Amino acid sequence: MSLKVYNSLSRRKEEFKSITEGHVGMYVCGPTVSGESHLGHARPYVTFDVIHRYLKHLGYKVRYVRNITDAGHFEEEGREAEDKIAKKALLERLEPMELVQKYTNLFHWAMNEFNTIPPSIEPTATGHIVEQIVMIEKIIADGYAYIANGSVYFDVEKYNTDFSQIGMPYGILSGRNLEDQLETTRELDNQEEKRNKSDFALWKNAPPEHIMRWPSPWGEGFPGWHIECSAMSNKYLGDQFDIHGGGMDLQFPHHECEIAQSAVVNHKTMAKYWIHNNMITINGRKMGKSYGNQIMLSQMFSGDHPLLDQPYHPMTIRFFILQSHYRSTLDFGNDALKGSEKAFKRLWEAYVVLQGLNGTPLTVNSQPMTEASLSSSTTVNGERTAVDEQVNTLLNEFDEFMNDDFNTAKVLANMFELAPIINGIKDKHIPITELQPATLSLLKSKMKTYIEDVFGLKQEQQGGDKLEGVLQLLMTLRKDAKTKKDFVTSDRIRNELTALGVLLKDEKDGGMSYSIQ
RNA sequence: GGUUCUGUGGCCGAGUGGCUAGGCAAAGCUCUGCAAAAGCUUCUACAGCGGUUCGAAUCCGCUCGGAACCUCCA
Repeated sequence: MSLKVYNSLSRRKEEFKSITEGHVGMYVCGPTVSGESHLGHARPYVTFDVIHRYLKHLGYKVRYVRNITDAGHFEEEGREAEDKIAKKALLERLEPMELVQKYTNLFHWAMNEFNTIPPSIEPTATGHIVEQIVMIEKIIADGYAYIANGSVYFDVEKYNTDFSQIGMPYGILSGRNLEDQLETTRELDNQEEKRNKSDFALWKNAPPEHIMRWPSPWGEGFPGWHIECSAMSNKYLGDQFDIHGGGMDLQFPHHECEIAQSAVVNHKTMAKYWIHNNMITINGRKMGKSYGNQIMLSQMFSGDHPLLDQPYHPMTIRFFILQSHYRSTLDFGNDALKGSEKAFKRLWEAYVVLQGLNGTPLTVNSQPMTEASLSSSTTVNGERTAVDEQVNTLLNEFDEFMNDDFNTAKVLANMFELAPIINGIKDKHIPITELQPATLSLLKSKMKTYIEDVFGLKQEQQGGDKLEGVLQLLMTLRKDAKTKKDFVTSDRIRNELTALGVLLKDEKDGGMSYSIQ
């Protein structure tokens, strides 16, 4: 059973084979830190976090590079070439780098809330100006870029002509062909500097008001948007690496231009597999700056936004994202989020119950259980029950589904089929003996691996030792009151805790448990 | 206009030829001092019209609707 990933480049699922055995190089386009991250940003970073985690789970050593775009782009190319970051900085009267730092910190905070594993390397565009200049010089030397008024442009037409012959036309990723694009040239284009409309900037001459600027062989300026990813991925992952990821909206022009730049320098497609996540939509429309329909992550967590009925915990959002496939759009809605909140809670509680289940003693042929026999699905204690069979099937499908282009939604569905079995055992509807010790053991280990290690889910709220102690005491008091049929006291304890957001639940056998809202 | 997608039950969403995911909501039942939780059960859909096929949500065609990209965007 091998991993298959959908490669945007070929538009089909392909068997994943890393370039260097046992190692994976993965580059994901990171955020532009000119503003706060919104809900839409959560999608790629959670998605690629799970991909990262799963690759590690499969035993790969992964170098995960995700950049921070802190150099700024054009507000509106062709008109006043203003730097986005510099513009905002003027408005807020901050140093550009102060602004960049602020939003970088906020981004890291949000990523931490989502329990994402930080990338192996997180290079910044401003920290790699030299590498970008060197790369641009190579492209010029090879004749695929030209200088105009202190700016440098990539000659798309020449590239397309030459590289089409080796099967790498411009548009290979997005399926566009250059002729079509030349025909759909827009009116407002008044950039005489460019030879062709489709040419893109590698280096931009900085107008006097532009704050962010660096010296270059072509005068003071700043790098074009696309070159940073080419330069940094090349530096840290080499001429060709395994996975390049990002949002679907980056396919064109960003990734297309990256491919072209890198191809000129290295004569090969930079990445073997291109993985693109789909968008989070709101009322069927992409959440994005241009639409003014974004909900910032801090607002999601606090509930402070007109569109939000309530705050949503980062784990609820993570779970929400995992419930759909990463290549489908995911529609935001309070009902959907609330559904995810409840669902995640139910799943987590079943998971906690599972950890407390103890099977029949592990005395198989009076031999100690080995790892191999624990994970084996062969019969150990005679006949296998239907439940045992079902649990094994559901568990084995975890890997199958993840190997099929990271289908987290199907894995979660299976977990929800396991939940009633787990709860049934707890409530004694299902005798624990229905499960073979090996099956129970596999159930515990696999659920742990997938929920915590691969999906990166964690408990929404930690009670802490002291709170735990207090609650245990209150539950003991309530049990005592119930035994004495002192329902006034027992109800008071329960009701007042409920008002504080702590739900007490009576168990079948007189036990009690709690959950914090 | 071009490129690429997409339309699944009250809501969110898996699913690419037969075995009719899953979650949330709703209803009933069981358990329970009551409640909650949990368990069981019910609600069973694939935009429309044709076609291919023994058989289609799944393939093909058309119609209608929606989206992303073509300008910064995860």
